[in-house]
Amino acid sequence: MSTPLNGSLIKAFEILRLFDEDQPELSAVTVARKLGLNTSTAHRFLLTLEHVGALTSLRRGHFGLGPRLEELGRLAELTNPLPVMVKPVLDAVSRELNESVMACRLNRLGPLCVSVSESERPISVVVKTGTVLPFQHSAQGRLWLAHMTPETRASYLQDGAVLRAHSSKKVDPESFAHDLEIVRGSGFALNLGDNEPDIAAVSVPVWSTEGDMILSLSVFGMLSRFDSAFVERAKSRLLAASSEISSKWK
Amino acid sequence: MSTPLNGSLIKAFEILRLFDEDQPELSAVTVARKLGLNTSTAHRFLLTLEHVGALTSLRRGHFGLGPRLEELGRLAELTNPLPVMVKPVLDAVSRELNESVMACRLNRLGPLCVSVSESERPISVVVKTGTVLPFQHSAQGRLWLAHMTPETRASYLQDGAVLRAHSSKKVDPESFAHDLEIVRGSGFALNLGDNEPDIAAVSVPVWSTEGDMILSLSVFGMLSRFDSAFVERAKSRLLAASSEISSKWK
DNA sequence: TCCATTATCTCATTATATAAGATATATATA
DNA sequence: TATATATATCTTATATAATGAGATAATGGA
Repeated sequence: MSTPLNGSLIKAFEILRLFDEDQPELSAVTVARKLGLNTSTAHRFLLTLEHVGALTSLRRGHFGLGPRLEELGRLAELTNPLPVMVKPVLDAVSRELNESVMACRLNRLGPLCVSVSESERPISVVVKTGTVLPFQHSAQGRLWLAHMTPETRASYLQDGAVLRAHSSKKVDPESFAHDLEIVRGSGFALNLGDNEPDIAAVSVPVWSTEGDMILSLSVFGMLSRFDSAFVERAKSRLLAASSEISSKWK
Repeated sequence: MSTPLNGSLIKAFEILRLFDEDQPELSAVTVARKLGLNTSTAHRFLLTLEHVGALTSLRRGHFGLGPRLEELGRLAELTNPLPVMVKPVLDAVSRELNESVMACRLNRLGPLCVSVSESERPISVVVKTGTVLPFQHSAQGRLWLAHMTPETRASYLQDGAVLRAHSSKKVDPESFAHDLEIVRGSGFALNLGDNEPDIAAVSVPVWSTEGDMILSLSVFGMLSRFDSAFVERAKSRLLAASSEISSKWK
């Protein structure tokens, strides 16, 4: 197996995940119950998180998210402000098409979701920020690959092998290269159940003024909804969104 | 000794602290060198931080701040949006008075700095966000105490005992209570070298429309600059800032 | 006031993080 | 292009540091 990860750290971020708008403060017992930890352990983690500033205690034993997280969040946005700027654009597309929309940046292992706008439909595909998509079996993955030099592509595909291994699908190298040609030529990528059955996606790139691909956008949802008319509509709406983002991005 | 904190977590946040605008991505060796860690350890931490979404790797072995931090930061701001709103107000005061300015919320152990605006002076007192001030020997601490019920005050002073212990200064309970009366009556607090020698501060409260004290503001700097004329000027400028914040805060 | 609940602390046990070293990969230099 | 050097990644025995049972203190109702 690969190097084991640090369990304490993972636990800590599981604790942080427990916080939300409805639960802005937590105590040791609550955390222990929700995560099945020993009370002592939960308590120690809360104290440590407070020590580093990720949490802050107001009442005795009750902790809320702390100033360090605000700082780190601001810095994260500063070093990569795209997602923040992009969100309202995605919201508009999502409202208009009544399907979920997301934006991905390029991660070593595949497109990394940095912003999502979920549709209001009762049944919808849930994708969380931070999700990494496979390179070969997703519209956005192929889109990124299509716009790389062959060398870069080979390197990313090698790194992405871990994810690729999860899929049982085999890919014929030659026809795959041909597919990428078409994606590059047409300026958009389509996925009709390649990654997950019954899930489809239409994806377009976002270009910087320097001509680099800085983001990919996609509309995704139940395969049954993606007839050719809808695909066409989604594609042109996404392209509009893409230009909007490009123009805002100086 | 008190319960030991979780060292892994502390290390992880030390790693996160290494990131800034000038160093938006780091590798294992860099981290190892800067923190004196073993390369393997640094590497494992980076991988784990990536696993939880706090970091994201673009190039092989190079990590930048990740989307999870943006999310947590947004949530932290959502559960406590004051600091974000307050910053520009502090900046204005700081520019005008040419001294550093900060805002604190109430933490169990003392006023907790949530926002700072540092003066441009070559020599200035540095206070970082997340710093906890002592209750008894700081202007803001006394200000918070002054506006509590005696019961609440006793409870906070007990919890803050750890910090208090750091100071060698002894406080006469009776005259201290009298001081607080004056602070409450006059609507501001003054510190002329009580906490650290040569460091002075003027502090005023910020009130919510419901009449609760939600924040304390203070101008602080080298004692020598804090003559009575300056104190008066700082006080009235801070009061104006306080009303501004109150009015924006619905 | 007492009682139940929760927060905090202590410490022996052992699971888990650690770091030396091996290997793979990238980058620099000739 | 080949070789060298630096860096990233993996493996694994060992020691350290996290763990959780249990004791104690503090809290907040009845």
